[in-house]
Amino acid sequence: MQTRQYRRIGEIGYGMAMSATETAVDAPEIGLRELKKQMTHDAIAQAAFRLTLEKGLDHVTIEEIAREAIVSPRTFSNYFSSKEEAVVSAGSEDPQEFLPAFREALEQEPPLRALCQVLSDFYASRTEEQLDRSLQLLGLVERYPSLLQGQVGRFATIEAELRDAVAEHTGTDAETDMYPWLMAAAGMASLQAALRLWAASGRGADHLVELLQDAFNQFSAGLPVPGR
Amino acid sequence: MQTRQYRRIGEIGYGMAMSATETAVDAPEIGLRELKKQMTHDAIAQAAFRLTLEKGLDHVTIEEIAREAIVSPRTFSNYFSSKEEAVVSAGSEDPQEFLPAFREALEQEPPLRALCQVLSDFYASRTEEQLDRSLQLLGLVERYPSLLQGQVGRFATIEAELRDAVAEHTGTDAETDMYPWLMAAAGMASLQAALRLWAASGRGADHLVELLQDAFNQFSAGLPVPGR
DNA sequence: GGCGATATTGCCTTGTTTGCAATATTGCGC
DNA sequence: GCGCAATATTGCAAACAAGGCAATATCGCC
Repeated sequence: MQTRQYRRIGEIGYGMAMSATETAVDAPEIGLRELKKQMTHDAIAQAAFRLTLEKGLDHVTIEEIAREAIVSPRTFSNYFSSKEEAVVSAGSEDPQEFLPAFREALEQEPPLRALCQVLSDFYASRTEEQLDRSLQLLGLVERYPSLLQGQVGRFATIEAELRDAVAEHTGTDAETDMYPWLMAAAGMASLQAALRLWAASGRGADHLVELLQDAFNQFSAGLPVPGR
Repeated sequence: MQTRQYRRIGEIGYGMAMSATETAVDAPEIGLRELKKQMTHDAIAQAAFRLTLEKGLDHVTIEEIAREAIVSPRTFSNYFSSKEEAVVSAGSEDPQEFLPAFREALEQEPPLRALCQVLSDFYASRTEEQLDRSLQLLGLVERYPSLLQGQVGRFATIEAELRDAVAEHTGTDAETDMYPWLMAAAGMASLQAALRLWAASGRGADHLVELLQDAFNQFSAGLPVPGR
């Protein structure tokens, strides 16, 4: 999980050196150093997540997490500003994984449809293990409200990126135009509702996708009252 | 600000005793004790808010806030679990102020329209001072990301109450039906978008109401792409 | 192989959180 | 009014967390 993609930093500098090696599709082009950083990041997050599952959030200390990840407590603080952040980071999706796809899809479909498509694809292609992890996180968030804030913060970040993407694409300004806000919010609301209902249903990944599409469809239809 | 309304607790008990005194419209019917609690709650929140405006969030300590509100630091912790919570609590609207109205409006209009109406009325009837306070909070949230989490948490609470109200009214189950989730989320998204654009616009309360209604209209219309 | 950049760590200070027990205040029946 | 029960407030203390700073270790690159 947490496979990362890195922003291309123009053509600056590295050009000569790397044209020799294979310019891999989603390769970092950023040294081994950065890679190791990601690894410790993930190691800490994993440790936090696992220990929380085992012992409950408030019986886990930063010191313990750090020991588990084989770093100093001080290093923990260099990566995360709280236990909660670490736990949530380990269990949830990395927005960088579908944002590029969303930007591409925007070229071909209206935003709402594009996002629906991208998210559906994304979740349809997740492994059992990844989905399990999402379920576990949902459970933890329900059990510990303090995690909720961390998660909501994470969602807010994704929403902001979606908003920017939409604003950029439609040529509207997120400072004065409402559409990007509503669009991004509708997307995240669909995702969140689908995830929670899916978790409650106890069914498989295909049901999650159904729920997602249902949510998007309701938004497209102007949120008709179900009963009538 | 923060005028509270209390749930009517049926006809239990107090009947005899209070029929003598005036059964005030939004009166607590809950002793002086409860009232004082609200007062210290507000006093602490006010202190937190004002000090943060003056000195910046991270130059304010709980001890200081407590002194300002004339309570012990320990008492602060009895009311709020963090500075952030206190600050946000002081600056933002109390959901109890429009939830009852929303429940009533649900009897007469479809949910989306009902919520739009209730929120419009609510903000239209706010004083300059109250609106100023909202603006100040928006500014603070922008300046200090850690406040954002507190605010989002507060919004989440309101959203949950909206959701329950909608689920209850439409007879749907929030555990299995998606409509209440989407409906509540759309409402809060409209509110948030309207507030932020309004803050950026620097215009008056009537513009906020316009923005609110615009947002709700876009949702009703199925979020059409603006350009075409 | 050495140098510059940067990641990691330890130390330390300040602030936060929470349980517990003591104290003060309030509501209410008499 | 008076006193009792309920509960709000406080002080104390211990455990934990956050973050600046400087020393050290490690990496990438020439």
